[in-house]
Amino acid sequence: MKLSTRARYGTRALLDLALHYKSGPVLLKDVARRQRISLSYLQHLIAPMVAEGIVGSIRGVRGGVWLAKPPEEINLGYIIGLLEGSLAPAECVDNPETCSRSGACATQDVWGEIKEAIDTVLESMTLQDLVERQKNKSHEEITYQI
Amino acid sequence: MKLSTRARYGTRALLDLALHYKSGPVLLKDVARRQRISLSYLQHLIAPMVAEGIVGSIRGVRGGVWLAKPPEEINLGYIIGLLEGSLAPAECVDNPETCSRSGACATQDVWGEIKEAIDTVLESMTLQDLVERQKNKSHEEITYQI
DNA sequence: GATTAATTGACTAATAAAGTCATGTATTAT
DNA sequence: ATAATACATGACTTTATTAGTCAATTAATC
Ligand code: FES
Ligand code: FES
Repeated sequence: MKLSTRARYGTRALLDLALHYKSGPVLLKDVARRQRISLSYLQHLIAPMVAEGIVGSIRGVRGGVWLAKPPEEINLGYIIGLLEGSLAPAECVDNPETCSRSGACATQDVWGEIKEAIDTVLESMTLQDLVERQKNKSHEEITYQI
Repeated sequence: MKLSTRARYGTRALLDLALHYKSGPVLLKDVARRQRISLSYLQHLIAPMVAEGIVGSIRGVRGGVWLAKPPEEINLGYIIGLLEGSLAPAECVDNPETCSRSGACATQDVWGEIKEAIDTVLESMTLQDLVERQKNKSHEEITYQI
């Protein structure tokens, strides 16, 4: 029951962009380096975001990518939805017909509740919240080094 | 981010046993038929439960398996833990050292919160709760057929 | 001792995820 | 123009994990 690396990397990449919000285009190569993701893989992760319009991009010299929406307007549920699809722990939560005993299956309810619980967490948090947490962390890290 | 069939089948199998609690040994073959799981697969799922002592078993004629603890004392978190291990959506939640940027990674916190949310749902529910839900469902199903 | 049913181990198949590589297209600078 | 840069796209390979099967074994009953 692990999140795909796709979702984890993608989220980290977006957080990286959020940390550079309104600073002009950043190179995907730099995001890849900072987040320790291979560039070619990252290119595939970022593509759907660009298509969706939450990431802007421009090619060529002085090109790059950037967050196209305010971080406080992007909630994590939406991001994970794009990167990974539904977080239902069983297919039958979203498509009851895929489970033979659906309709008289008590466990289905439980899987549904889990999905709801996950969604609640993710929908209550925006990229901006992550940015703030990240800034605190980085600060702590520096302070501790004294 | 799907639960393994191992965990889903295993939970259903235990619910089946819970529905037959205190009715003597039931044949694994019958559980398999009712729950539409292949017998050979189910045998592998039930083994760790027997080892753990929450399922009793006896071989040979008139043998079978049964729930060895009261359903209200078995919570789902425990079951899923046995069948699938931790429900942390990222390895670094349980083992921070597996993620290179751990310690200064804001997303790790989010994955942690998701784990907590899932565990809360599962730990608040026992097999007995499932039994009651299941009985309601079956009843509804019959009623609706009138 | 014949039959039944759980136990165990080894093995195969199927699926999906992760990652790479090569090619194409748009943009800018000279 | 054209060379250089950087995103875009598609095809492909590798890897890992899960799911599932089969066969042999052990224990209990009749
Ligand atoms: S209906 Fe899908 S697990 Fe029961
Ligand atoms: S530390 Fe594991 S996702 Fe960041």
